[in-house]
Amino acid sequence: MTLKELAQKLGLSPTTVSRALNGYPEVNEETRRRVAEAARLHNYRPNTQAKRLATGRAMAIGHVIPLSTRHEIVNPVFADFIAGAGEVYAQSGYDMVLSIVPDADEERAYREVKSKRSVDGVIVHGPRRIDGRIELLDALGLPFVVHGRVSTAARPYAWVDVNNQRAFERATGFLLDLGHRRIALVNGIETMDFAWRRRQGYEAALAARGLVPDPGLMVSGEMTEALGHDAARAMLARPDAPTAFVTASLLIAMGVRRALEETGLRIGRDVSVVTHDDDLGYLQNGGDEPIYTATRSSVREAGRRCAGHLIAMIEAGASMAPPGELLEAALVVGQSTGPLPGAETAIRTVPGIALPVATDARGGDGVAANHAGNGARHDAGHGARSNGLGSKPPAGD
Amino acid sequence: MTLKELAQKLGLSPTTVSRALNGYPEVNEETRRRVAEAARLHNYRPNTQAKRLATGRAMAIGHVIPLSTRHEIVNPVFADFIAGAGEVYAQSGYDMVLSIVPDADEERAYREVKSKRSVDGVIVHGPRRIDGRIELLDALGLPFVVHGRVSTAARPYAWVDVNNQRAFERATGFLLDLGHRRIALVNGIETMDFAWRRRQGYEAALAARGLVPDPGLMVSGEMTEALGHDAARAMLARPDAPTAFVTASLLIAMGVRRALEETGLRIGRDVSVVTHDDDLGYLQNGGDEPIYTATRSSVREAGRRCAGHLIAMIEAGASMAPPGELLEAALVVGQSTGPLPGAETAIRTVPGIALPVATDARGGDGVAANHAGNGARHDAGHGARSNGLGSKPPAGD
DNA sequence: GCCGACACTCAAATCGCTTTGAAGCGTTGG
DNA sequence: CCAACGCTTCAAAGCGATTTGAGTGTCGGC
Repeated sequence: MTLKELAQKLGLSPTTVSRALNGYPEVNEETRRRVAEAARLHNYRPNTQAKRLATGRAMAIGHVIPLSTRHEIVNPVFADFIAGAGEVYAQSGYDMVLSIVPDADEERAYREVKSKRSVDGVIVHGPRRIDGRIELLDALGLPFVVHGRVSTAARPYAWVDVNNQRAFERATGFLLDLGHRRIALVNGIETMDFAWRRRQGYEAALAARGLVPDPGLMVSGEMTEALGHDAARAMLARPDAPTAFVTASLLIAMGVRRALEETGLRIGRDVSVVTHDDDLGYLQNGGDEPIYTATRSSVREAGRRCAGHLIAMIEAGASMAPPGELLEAALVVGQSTGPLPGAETAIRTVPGIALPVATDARGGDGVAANHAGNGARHDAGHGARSNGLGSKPPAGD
Repeated sequence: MTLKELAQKLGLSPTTVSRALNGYPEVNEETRRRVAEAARLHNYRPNTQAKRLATGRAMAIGHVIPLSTRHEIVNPVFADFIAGAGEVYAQSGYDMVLSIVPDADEERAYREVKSKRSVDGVIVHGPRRIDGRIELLDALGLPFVVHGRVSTAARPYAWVDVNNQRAFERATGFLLDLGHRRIALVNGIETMDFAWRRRQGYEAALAARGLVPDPGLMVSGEMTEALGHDAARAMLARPDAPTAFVTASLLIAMGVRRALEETGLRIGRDVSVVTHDDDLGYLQNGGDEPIYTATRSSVREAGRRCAGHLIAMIEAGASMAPPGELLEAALVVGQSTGPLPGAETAIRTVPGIALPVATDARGGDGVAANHAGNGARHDAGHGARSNGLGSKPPAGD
């Protein structure tokens, strides 16, 4: 059933039928009703391709997923992210088109998508600290939103990111408040922007207590269970083993747990673990009571936000300043953390309910209460700070 | 840069340019070279929409992802599956378009995709034992391949599936060979076809030893870490606690591990665990030596196979009989299994190397050696059986 | 010298929609 | 009575490719 056929059946011209269906004002209400009725009756749907050709809009958003040829890992947060984005696309009538490309071909993929005009904009996944894609897309004139940020970008661009620096600063601070001093970091690959920012946060928290990060306690790699396990095994074998871990993902934390188990240590009592939690649908951090103490921020929500911004940009045309949005992670207290064994503590941690108020082994520094206050389960939560300027965020973020 | 412009620059007609670029024979080789050169120089790419309209082919494959409104879980294997499918699409020049839809709207999504003509075919995800989608798509005349099967389907249809029944029969048999008799099953939701087949396999293995499945040892639910944990906790608290678990996913197995840990039991010694392993990129079952004994089958490979079959069907037109392909899972031996404590065993399991030869506590039944033989690490592996008939597979699968 | 075959190339139609510019028609106001 | 004006509707021209059917020029055979 084409527009022409439908028009014929109705004894109208294609023009009128088109206008009637697309809600143009210059068509008689009675006619519009008739047309709508007939369209429904004959199950008419405009041919997507024809519509796109005529309007010049693809009504589609591209996601170019780099598939590293070396480690071949599909980012596990990806499924949740596109679920969030997909919701928004569906509401706005956009299609989502995915290109899985070997990372060597990534640039070519963007160029192609542009010159083929098959999408109206793209989401950039997995930004690196130094990342040529921003410039490339700017040059191509293809609207885009970055999930994350590129610290080294020269010009404003649109992004949605979690405040990774602050999240890890708080996570580390939380452990420091509990008396821990030897705190390990098991991080993602630090050429990735988010991982680098997380390390900044970790180091900042240590620095605030006058502690120097020990390179032997910092590991970075592909964020797998195996990484957590192997890193923890190695570190726990040292004479000056860490008493706490900060990890970049739930999977890593699970690996650390396995290593602890093998070593005969009890998580939350002998050794504490704080992790970042992307709040993935299939990888929940417990139910009512979190298993791991974690900085939590929903990747799915990030997907929704990215999609929303991108569509706004596309529909506004070039006139719009690129939006930037920083999402705050909540710090939720679970069963994986406790005071440094042997240190005097005022109150024992009661997961998910009370707040740990640790007496710093070296005599408290006043930051404890502050951090504890922020550690409340129902935190400011996913509160977001948004700026319409798209300027590079202050260095501290 | 459009075809017309390019033709003008070359002093040729659009026809000739189009033919030259699309490899038609009736164009002078010299001319073809000139055209190709100019196209590359001006970075010409045919406008996707125009091409699609002209050819009537969308050059795109749809994936309709149902998003359950109740449990809101995005299938974790999904990312790997589309990575596999995406590779194949890229090679063949197809786009992948995803629709994330609340499962109530699923039927509408398929109808829409059909009448809008925005894809040439679809992949069906997460088939249920009773699933109306087969009939729907048949009726719509939209080519499709099912990832999995629908046991109750009346007519042939295209599918790619793992031999779930046999995999779980072998997994259970393996534990039986080790002397275990109280074996728990922590399964996916059994309205899903794959989960139901897995239970069939589990029960068949028990039945082969004259054992009756104990409903108290069978749990099914969303395949999360929490499910594994909670199920194991509950079962282990029983007076007649299981000595072994068969689980449907690595995440469930990790949950069981956590429960064992909490209960003070040692995995692989006190309690054995065999799991199914989808060989996901980000959730590897150890490196050289598997952590969990598992039936392993790559979801990514399944994605590739599905994509390949679908493209073949699309390009062959309606003339082709729907292909069906059954992939066999390998049984790899890891550190999570061992003989029933207290039973006499001939040889202790050496993970990944030797084969367990258990003396059945009740006096062996001859099946042990057989199963042990199949348990070899470098098994038949991903060997596949393919039939060009697309008939419903024999009931035993 | 004429004709058909062959090798190229092209003009124009087509795909199914949107959109521009204009026309039909009944009503008003000067 | 005629021009002007809304309100509707329409014919036709795009959008940018593919594809049909026709046209040109060259060559060999008779």
